[in-house]
Amino acid sequence: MNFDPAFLLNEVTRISRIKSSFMFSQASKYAIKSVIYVWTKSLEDRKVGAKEIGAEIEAPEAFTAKILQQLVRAKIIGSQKGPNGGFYADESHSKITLKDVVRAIDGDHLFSGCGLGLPKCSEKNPCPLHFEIVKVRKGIDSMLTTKSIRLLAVEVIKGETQLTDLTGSVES
Amino acid sequence: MNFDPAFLLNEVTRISRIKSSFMFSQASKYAIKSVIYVWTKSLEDRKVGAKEIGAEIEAPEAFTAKILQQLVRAKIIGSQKGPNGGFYADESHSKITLKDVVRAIDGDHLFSGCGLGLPKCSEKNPCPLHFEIVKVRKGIDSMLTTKSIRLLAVEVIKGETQLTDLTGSVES
DNA sequence: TTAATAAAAGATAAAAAAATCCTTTATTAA
DNA sequence: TTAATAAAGGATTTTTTTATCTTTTATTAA
Repeated sequence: MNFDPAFLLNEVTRISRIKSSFMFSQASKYAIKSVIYVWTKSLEDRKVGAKEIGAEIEAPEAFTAKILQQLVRAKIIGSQKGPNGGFYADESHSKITLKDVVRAIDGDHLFSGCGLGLPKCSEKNPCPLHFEIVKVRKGIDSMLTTKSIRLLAVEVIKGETQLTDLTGSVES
Repeated sequence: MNFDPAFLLNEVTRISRIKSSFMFSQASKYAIKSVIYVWTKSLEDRKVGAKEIGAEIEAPEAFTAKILQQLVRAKIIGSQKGPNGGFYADESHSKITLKDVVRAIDGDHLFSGCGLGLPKCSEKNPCPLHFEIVKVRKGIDSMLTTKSIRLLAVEVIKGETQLTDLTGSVES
């Protein structure tokens, strides 16, 4: 084992990013943060590049770019090539929720199917957690559908919530 | 950030043990099913082998055996080597909940830490999903702690719930 | 029309999770 | 005491997820 502090600090950062996931894959966490960040910029009529997005949400740029591609294909955000291009969201995206984002990246594993993996789990033939999972899923659904992404972006702009850990510091 | 090598080394080790997943990793799903199955057999005073467990819960036997090892190390079930040996649960395990099982296999990322991966997310500096995630976690916690594993096993024995998809067929 | 820009796409690499295989150790019943 | 049994442990392989790098395509401003 390498005891060099610089190396270890880097390891902590790296491993912290890769692991410790709640119920979203790393990719869908980046997607959620990206899409909210894009909205914050679109609300000030600015398109943003993949590079800026990756830097702002503290995610690997190239990986973020791939995720942004998926989001564009799923029509969750828009994109424009060339100078002054970038990613954006507009009125045509205002109905989209975080649930759509998670489904576009992770599929609907989080919203349907047996929580223990039984192919035929149902009300009639439930797994031991079936009815409890139904309840938990209601909560997850409401978490990801009650506020529009635009509103979440407004809350970030107001400083009520954050996408990074700058804890109040003012950006240049 | 703490730059002390001893601290960082410990962090690397600790965080490295955490595994990521959606709600449950494949491993913890097998663990949940295994531990309930072991209880159903222990309630009829039968020890069960890894081979039988794997077959019954429809999981790879060798992988299941590895998971069972972890569960034994975490004192979630007991084991005995040799002829007539196998895995079992007894009174000493009756206080253990599925939450303990999930924590033993997946770590506690499901129960703590920022859902979007921000290192300093808190009530004071919340991520956009912070308060909603707190609510969802309450539901997950209750799902995994209200019924004892023994009771879940009783429900399986009664045929109220199932660990496989045999949908009512009688085992030989 | 062209040079610069930025997304899209493709290919590859690295890391982690899932799964398998083989050897060792403990136990017990004959 | 020994042969059979079953868990424990170690090493390796496969698959999936995460991450990176390079090339191509579209756009636009000069």
